[in-house]
Amino acid sequence: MPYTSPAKINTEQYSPSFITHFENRKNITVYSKARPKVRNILKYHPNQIIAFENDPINYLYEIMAGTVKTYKILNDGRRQITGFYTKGDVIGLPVDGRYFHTIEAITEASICCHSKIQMKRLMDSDPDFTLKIIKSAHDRLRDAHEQMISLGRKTPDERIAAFLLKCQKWATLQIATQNSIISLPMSRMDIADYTGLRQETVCRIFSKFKRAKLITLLRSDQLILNNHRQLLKLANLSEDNSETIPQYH
Amino acid sequence: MPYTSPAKINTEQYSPSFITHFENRKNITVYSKARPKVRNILKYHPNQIIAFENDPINYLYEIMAGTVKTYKILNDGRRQITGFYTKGDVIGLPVDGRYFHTIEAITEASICCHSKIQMKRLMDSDPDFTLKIIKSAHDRLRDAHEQMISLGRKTPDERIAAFLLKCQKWATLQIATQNSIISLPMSRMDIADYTGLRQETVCRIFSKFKRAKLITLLRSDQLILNNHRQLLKLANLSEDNSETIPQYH
DNA sequence: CGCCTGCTTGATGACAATCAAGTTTAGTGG
DNA sequence: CCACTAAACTTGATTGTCATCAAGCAGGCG
Repeated sequence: MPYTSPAKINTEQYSPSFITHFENRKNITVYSKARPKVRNILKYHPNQIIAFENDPINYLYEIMAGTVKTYKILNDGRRQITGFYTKGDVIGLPVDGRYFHTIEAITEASICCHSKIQMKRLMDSDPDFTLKIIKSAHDRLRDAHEQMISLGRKTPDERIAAFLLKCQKWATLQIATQNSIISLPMSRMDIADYTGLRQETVCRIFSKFKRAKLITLLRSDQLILNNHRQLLKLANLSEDNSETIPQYH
Repeated sequence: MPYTSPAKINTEQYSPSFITHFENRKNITVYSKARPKVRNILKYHPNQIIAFENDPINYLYEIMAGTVKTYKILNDGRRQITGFYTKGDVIGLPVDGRYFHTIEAITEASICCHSKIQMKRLMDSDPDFTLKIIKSAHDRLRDAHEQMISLGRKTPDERIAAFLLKCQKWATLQIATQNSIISLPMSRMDIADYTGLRQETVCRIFSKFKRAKLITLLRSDQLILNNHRQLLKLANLSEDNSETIPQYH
């Protein structure tokens, strides 16, 4: 499948062979239950931009494979990453308006683009589907608020601990086998821009955690969590956020 | 109308005499268009808690009057205020789940409680209504992401400038007359917990802005913005977020 | 009037940002 | 296959800024 230029979108037509398992968090295709005849699946490079901040919203993006980030940038270049997204995640809502963040691929990514109009048609016909969209928005909002307390009130150590646990959650959702090796597709800079720190600080905390035997760094982008319990304690996660509440990532 | 204890909810029946003007941002009642026969309007004290974090979601709260805040708390007492809400704002989504923040009244507040079931019934019958809910979620998500870049990447001065402009927006939406006096119903501590600072720092920046003639402090909870343009520049707001994009607060 | 709470200002110190210098890794071409 | 280059990552030294601790100040209410 050819790569797509960021400016121009080539559409390829697919009739998907899979059925939604919305509740099955291991293998998710949120918006596929209604099985539209035609879907557009695109492939993106690392660092390729999928949509720009302030672009009119035309599509909902459903990640089929790979990792994607969303961010906002200030005029002097300061950047805040607002989220990382992996297989099964959906970015956007079928409303009239503009994207409030830029969407960019981190790894090679396959992304299913659902047109806004298509979405709205589906909503009209299927109230269940509509509920799923609202549930999705609710989950995104929960994530955003969790990140707000991280950025506003948590120490650098706590933020990194929370980030690592989030990575673990992504990993276990991506790979069916309970592999303890966690891969970090994003750069140190990305982690810094997500946690509101500098990359040097992120590095130092990684090293500190390594010295404390909390983690093992196999490579700069592969690690193992040795002491899940203590990380959880350190992360100061609000209640059951990480475990009990069902989410689809 | 009697005040309500936080534990037990007294319901009063109202047949509302007003019709929605969803697009009219000055006088908004988002969820009233369908005119349910019976609605529950409650009054809350300052500091009275409307719902606790992790409570099951039973209601959507629509603010009719007053100011309300939502926040999350860590086990050692650190607090992050995730939003302030005024007349016309809606808190919550009709999903199965739990509130991810505590909702508390700042001033005396009249709040219309829409039961989740009622909401879902309305959604089934009125696709327009459903779109409004999704639009509402989208706006909340935009606010949250705007706050994320504030907390993660903006300087204290920029955060306070942005906060003041937000207050002005609330003020102009609340009061029809374009009064230049802005009232701050929330305490310095609240502002600190919203902007990720300490109350002393908030004070110092207020004083600094006062010395720079950017603002005039009439009382500790009343001020005037003297140099809107410079505040806007200082706040580093991402593009048109403050002006052009229609929002309902 | 006096207390209490919330706000303001001052002095000091901790800690993450900054600046800078290595080190490792991945990618390229001979 | 190895040498070379560039980018990403890591570690060190120093500084600036905001949190902290502490002391006044002002307004509201009994």
